[in-house]
Amino acid sequence: MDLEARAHSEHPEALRLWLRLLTCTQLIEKQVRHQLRTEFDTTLPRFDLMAQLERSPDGMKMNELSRRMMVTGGNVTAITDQLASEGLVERLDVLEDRRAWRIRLTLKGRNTFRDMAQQHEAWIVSAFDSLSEKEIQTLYKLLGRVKQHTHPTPETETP
Amino acid sequence: MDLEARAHSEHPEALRLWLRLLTCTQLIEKQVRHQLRTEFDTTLPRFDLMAQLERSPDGMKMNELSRRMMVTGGNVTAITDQLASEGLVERLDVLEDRRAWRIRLTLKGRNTFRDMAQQHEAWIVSAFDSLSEKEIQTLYKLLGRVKQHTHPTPETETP
DNA sequence: AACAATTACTTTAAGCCTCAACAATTCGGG
DNA sequence: CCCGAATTGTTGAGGCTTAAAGTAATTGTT
Repeated sequence: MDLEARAHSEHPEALRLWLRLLTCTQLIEKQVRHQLRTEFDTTLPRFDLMAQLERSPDGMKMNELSRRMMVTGGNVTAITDQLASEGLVERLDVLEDRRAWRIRLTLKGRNTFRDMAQQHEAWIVSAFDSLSEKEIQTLYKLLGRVKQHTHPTPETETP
Repeated sequence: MDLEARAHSEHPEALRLWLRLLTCTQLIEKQVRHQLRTEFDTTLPRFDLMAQLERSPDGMKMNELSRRMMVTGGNVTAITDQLASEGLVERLDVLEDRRAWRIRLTLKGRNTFRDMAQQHEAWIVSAFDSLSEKEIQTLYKLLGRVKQHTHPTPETETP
């Protein structure tokens, strides 16, 4: 298992870092996807969408969901359709803009999400429990610099 | 843009780190995919497969490609089919095992890859140029611990 | 008021990815 | 040798994703 093979040049530090970053993310992500599927019969994108909504009790426009989840609008449409058909989220009219929807978790959605989120947190904590608290902070700060540099448009931040 | 919304609990450090890790990876990955598409009319999985092959002049079994790329076998079959139909890779018989293939870059494939790899490296270096060399080392080491802990089966390492 | 530009969302086509089921081959214990 | 088990690769169904094109509504300019 060796994604890090992509490095091959005479300026290797950044490349090796990138490939390791990618490997770590994929390892953890695959594990989370697998657990969501086997334990809750759901997927990461569905979980993500619900997680965004959980912080907005009054709902969120699809627009904003798309931006926050970093996926295209068509994607949000499809996932919202699914979740709505299962009664986990609801589409509400936006009075002042008839093009838009306000998407909100239903009661069923909130309960379902809380169960999943609790497990999810445990998976993540365990993924990083080889690091001390200080090391987690260091990693967080350094990645913050990368994020800031790569994406200098912090419209809605969660620092 | 705020994937980091998924954090919501009373043990937030690990969760926030995970979401930031995910955000960074996705930002860089989206950029790389976009450039590969617009500048070379190809995709990241295709680039990845060729990158693996580039280090194995004698070719690699699909089996091993699958393991190294961390994707399923069916996936490797499909991507190999594409690349082979474009003359970038070739399937060679494995004498001692008639189930298996040895996949190898063609001359055209090697040349094509070298052009892409040069650009790719520049994109990655620039993604991390807000970090000092020492910080890159630190990040690399800490992520190494995460990788090791998450995946304790280092069959083919590239340290 | 009219009309162009923008914005919010939907739809479609194509590619990637997984899982699960499958065929062919090889391996290993009797 | 023989047969069950494991391995290698392929196929198909289904979900996610994007880009691009389309519809409907809003905004801004004249």
